[in-house]
Amino acid sequence: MPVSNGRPPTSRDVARLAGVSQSTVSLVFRGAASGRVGERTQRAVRDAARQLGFRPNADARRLRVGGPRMVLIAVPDIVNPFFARVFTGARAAAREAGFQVVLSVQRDLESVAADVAGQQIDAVLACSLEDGGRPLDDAVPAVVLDAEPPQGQGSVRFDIAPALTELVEHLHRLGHRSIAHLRSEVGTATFRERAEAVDAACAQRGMSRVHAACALDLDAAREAAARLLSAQADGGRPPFTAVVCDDDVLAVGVYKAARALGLSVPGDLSVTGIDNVDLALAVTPELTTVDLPGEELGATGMRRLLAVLEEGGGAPATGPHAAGGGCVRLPARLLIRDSTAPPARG
Amino acid sequence: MPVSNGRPPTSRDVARLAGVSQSTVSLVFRGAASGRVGERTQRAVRDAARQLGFRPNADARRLRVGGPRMVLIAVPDIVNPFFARVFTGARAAAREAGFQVVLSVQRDLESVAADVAGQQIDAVLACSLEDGGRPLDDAVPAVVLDAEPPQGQGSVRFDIAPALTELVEHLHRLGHRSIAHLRSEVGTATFRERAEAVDAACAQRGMSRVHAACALDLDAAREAAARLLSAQADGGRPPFTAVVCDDDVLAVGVYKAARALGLSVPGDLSVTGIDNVDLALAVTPELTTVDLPGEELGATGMRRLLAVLEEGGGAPATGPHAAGGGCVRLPARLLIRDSTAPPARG
DNA sequence: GTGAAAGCGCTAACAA
DNA sequence: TTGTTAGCGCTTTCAC
Repeated sequence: MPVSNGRPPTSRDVARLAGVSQSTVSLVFRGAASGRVGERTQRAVRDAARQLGFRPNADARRLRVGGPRMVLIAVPDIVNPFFARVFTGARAAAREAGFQVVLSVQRDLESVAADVAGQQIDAVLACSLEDGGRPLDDAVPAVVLDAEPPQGQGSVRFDIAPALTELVEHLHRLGHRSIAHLRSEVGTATFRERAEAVDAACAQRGMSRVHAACALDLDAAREAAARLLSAQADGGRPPFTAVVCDDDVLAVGVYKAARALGLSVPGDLSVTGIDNVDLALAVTPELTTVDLPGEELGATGMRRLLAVLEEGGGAPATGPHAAGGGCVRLPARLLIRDSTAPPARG
Repeated sequence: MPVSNGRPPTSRDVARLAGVSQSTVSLVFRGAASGRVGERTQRAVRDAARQLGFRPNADARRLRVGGPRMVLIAVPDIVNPFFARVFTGARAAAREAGFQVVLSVQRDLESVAADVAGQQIDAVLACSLEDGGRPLDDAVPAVVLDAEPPQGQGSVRFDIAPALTELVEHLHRLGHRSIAHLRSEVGTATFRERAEAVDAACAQRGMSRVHAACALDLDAAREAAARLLSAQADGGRPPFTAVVCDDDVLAVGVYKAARALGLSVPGDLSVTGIDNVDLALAVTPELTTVDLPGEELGATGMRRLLAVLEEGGGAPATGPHAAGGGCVRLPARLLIRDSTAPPARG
């Protein structure tokens, strides 16, 4: 029966019980005891420790020897497979460089800052935060992903406009002249960019367009799509022949709404997504979409962050011309599959 | 230009530069300075800190005041939406109880143990670890999810057999007498249990069955399903009328293989999954599946773990009759949707 | 082979 | 309002 004193037992308690000195306990628990501490003594120490339920205090240990460096990765939602991929890529890059990773699932800056404060964090990689200002108090280097680079700090994002332009061009070439754009309600930089890119590409080709916005889930998308599709023009058909969606999930919502109205994809309606998650290949027909390599985004961002960290040395990273300012863009690739086809002849 | 001495600056360095005492610096950085430290002094301290790139050492702080308690959650793969949900549920429960959570994405025990060692972890919740023995060295309370309870420690898992029995019964009632079971290759407890449950339920009703196993991804499933479906019996039809799958992803693979062979679901072939992830509702027809509420699994497991932690007090949790031994089972619910129908008349 | 002693950087009394 | 001091639990020389 262990002593149930107030606080957890320390190595000193163990030493006392085992009848040895505290430093011997330390030796044993660091594994540095081989050939320096006798068999008998070691056993005695371990027994005493077990009896007391002793566990070495990691904080004290780290204060002394300095633990591995840590970087915090913040994402708004880990269930979303896109963010999960970003995290995975970033984590791999960090570990490869010998950094420990701590995950922070938070939508707003304040909460991320709180997570940073409690732990010995050396750098922060923040993905898709809601717009607005610099990421953290200061002094801790940060890189943001998929967002505007806040003053003087690095950012990595997708170069999505060219892919969307290509997508619109693809539709145009198939013969579409009028499209709908189903947008996400989420107010992050990337979605604004998507809206602008689609608009610009359509305008340039003289294609007419309508749009709607909804939350990033299947039901919301289905409803929004149903409303959009019910706005019939001539011939009982909707006033557009293709729906461009901000996200694969939205596209699946369109599939379901279309099916419910007896419209076939792509026969009556072409549909496209963005992301290229599992869903895109699971549905029938397979979805034409824009591939956003999340792991690569995470890994690239992490590498930039670590580069800043190395270079920064002891200096704070928030100087006027801090290294790592500016924005790297990763290519997004259009994947043409079976959900796009020439429009039905009216 | 900050001094780039060897090691990071300490509060003492800041104090020296600002011409104040070290404890004043401490006061300022703890936010306890209001009304105790003069305006001027505070500004001086902050300036000096910025100049040096000073950040308070979290390890030292925690050694003194004791940080929040931490629990580690281990999952084999955070991109898998099921595990992401488990993590989310467990994390919510932990935070509600005032615990910090750290995520460990590891498949094997050793790596989890390493993650535990480095940090001040008070308890461990491990999900779906490969079979084999006790979870950790000792002394750290642990609960496992979706796995055999290792000696004397708690576990929470789904009570999946009744749902599978019900599923087989449902197929039987529809008229199916011969099924295929597409299994996962993954060797965790839950999959063994699924195999046994399906076998037993079929045997009891005199239904014949075949099975195959493959990795948990779409392509592997499609190939395995294609092989299964090509083993034609009489009439050019496969020797079964329904495929029960260990997982929704596998079921989608079956959809695609069936479609490629010109078989319709559920007209020619009924298909079922397990999990109820997004995919299940995205495909057409919507998939009959067994709902496995991952968040609830995570939350329940975490609550058990925290209960053990409270009760355990200062004592080690690995006693002979440690609290929390035994296995809680959560219900799994059969969701009948459109992918199951009476078999075509031969 | 084992013990004594000096800190790691910070906080929290208490003194001035 | 500010400075002094005594540790938090551990690691790590250096004596014995």
